[in-house]
Amino acid sequence: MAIDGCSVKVVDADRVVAVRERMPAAEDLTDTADVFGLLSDPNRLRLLVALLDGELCVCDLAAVTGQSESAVSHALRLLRAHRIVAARRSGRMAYYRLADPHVRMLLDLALAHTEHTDAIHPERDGSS
Amino acid sequence: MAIDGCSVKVVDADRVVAVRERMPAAEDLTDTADVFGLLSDPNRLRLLVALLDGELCVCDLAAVTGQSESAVSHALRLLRAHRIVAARRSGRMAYYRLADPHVRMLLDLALAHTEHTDAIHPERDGSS
DNA sequence: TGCTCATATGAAGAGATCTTCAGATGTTGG
DNA sequence: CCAACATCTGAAGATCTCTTCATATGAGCA
Repeated sequence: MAIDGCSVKVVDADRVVAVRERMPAAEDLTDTADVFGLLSDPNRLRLLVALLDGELCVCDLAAVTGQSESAVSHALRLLRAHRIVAARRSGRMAYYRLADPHVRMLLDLALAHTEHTDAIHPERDGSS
Repeated sequence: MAIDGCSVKVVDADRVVAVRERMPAAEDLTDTADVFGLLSDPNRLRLLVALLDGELCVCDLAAVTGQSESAVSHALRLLRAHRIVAARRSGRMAYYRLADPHVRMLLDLALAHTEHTDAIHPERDGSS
């Protein structure tokens, strides 16, 4: 079988084939991209960071993160749909907690780095 | 100082204050969210995964990831602007490499997990 | 020099995403 | 049952993102 049906030129065909074979399944990649996407919104990120310490109810999450309760609810809905948070109900309150250890690790890793690295500054072109 | 000027009700005021104080600076959070955002596109993710093994030129990246060269160039431009990849020029070719060790760690962590975890997506059955 | 190749860029349309508003659901207590 | 409350949900509009097409830049070659 050929590398690809597409009419794309290739310089290092062996590398291309090798890398292609090491590439995770499309499914896994979209799942991973999905997870990153859920972490890519500052408000959602705030929610998750708030939950690192333990569960909180919706209104407290709204207070902590400075969002409307509706916005928080929408965000939690999304996160819940992806099993990243889980809800515990107590009467009319809903207490949310971080339910995905994998995401917790990603958060820990990402935050650890941003804390002592101001070097990720965007909006510049590396032309040198 | 009050918890907030907003008219949000609070259940556990102490927790709210404590979590608020542990919350990273808004700047750091947006930077982190930005990085996650860059990883949240399947095609960009494919490019970065391809680069985990070493540098590749634009056309080979296009071949590996199955995108148009223009799309690849646009994606690389974005990644380059955020210093996540760096370009080495050799004649008319441009060889890109992963330039951010944090991002490499995030990728390694994320991929390691998706390889033996099918538990993240809501509707999908794991066939491993 | 003029031509081709590899990459870069701009603009525009399609599609996704986020926030807000209004109202729905379900729970507690009188 | 009714009212107050916490949370959830749907719809709509504004904004952002991604892909594509067309073209620009700039290096190598005849």
